Amino acid sequence: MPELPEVETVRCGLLPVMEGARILRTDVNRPNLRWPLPERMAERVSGTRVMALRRRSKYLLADLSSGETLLVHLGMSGRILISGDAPGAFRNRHAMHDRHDHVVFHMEDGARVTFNDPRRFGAMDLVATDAAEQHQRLAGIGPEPLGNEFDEVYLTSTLKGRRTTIKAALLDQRVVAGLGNIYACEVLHRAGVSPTRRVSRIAARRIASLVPHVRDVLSEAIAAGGSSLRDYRQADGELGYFQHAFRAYGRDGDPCVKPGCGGRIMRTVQSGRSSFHCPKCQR
DNA sequence: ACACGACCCTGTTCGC
DNA sequence: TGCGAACAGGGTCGTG
Repeated sequence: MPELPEVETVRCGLLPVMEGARILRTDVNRPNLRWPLPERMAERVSGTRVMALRRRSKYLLADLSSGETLLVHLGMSGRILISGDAPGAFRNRHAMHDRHDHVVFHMEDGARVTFNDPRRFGAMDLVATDAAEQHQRLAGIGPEPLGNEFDEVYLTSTLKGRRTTIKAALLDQRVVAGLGNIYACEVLHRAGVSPTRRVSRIAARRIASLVPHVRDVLSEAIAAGGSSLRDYRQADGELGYFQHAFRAYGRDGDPCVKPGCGGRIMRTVQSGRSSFHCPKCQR
């Protein structure tokens, strides 16, 4: 579900409720998500204060006053929702407890922060804050696409000599952090590059042209509160609305929106995942 | 090095 | 209406 813009939107929604606030109690309702939850997680987290709430790629990082950092990944269907007596609480949520509410943080001001994940592809871990960046799952991840390190020189040199398709390269988290299936499709449509094209057969100048499109698509999506297709919600329960701005993703059969193109978006499957592109203007 | 499929899960939608 | 298949925004692992 959540790619970088969705995770960033969730982070921003959680900031007013979590940053600087103490976690009074933590309910851990099952032993594992995708992997086992950290040992004695409830005890290690409860009583600490959230000093900062950061994001790296699709991970949320909560730096705790204990010197540990809580890593959270939302997987495909993960949500984090605020409820209880707090500004920004998700008031549409009538049910006290859903069977997929796996972890609940009770904050000192009465807010509840609930991690809900039906498919349980999500994950959490606790590590020393000093070593958070070196965590197994974070260590190999490429630069933040909205940061200075991700630029034309970086992307062209990193992709030089690769034999993969450009879609697979953009989804490869070692190349650039945070892109997923939706935004990779959108970037390639804007850039006019076919998702099936081999990286080695794209001129360096065209590879470089992807950089501003990556930045634009992600920034616009963040500004729109992410994309809500099925289960994604912002932390306050609101829907994101970038899905209305999709030009390729999920538009199978629709006319291409590029002025004067006249092509039709088609769906193909690349290594088990849907790609959407216009065969006329994406080459 | 890389491409691909299987796998991890549940829920929803689609075709017959 | 019912039922199975296909599909879904994530990533890892093993195989060829």
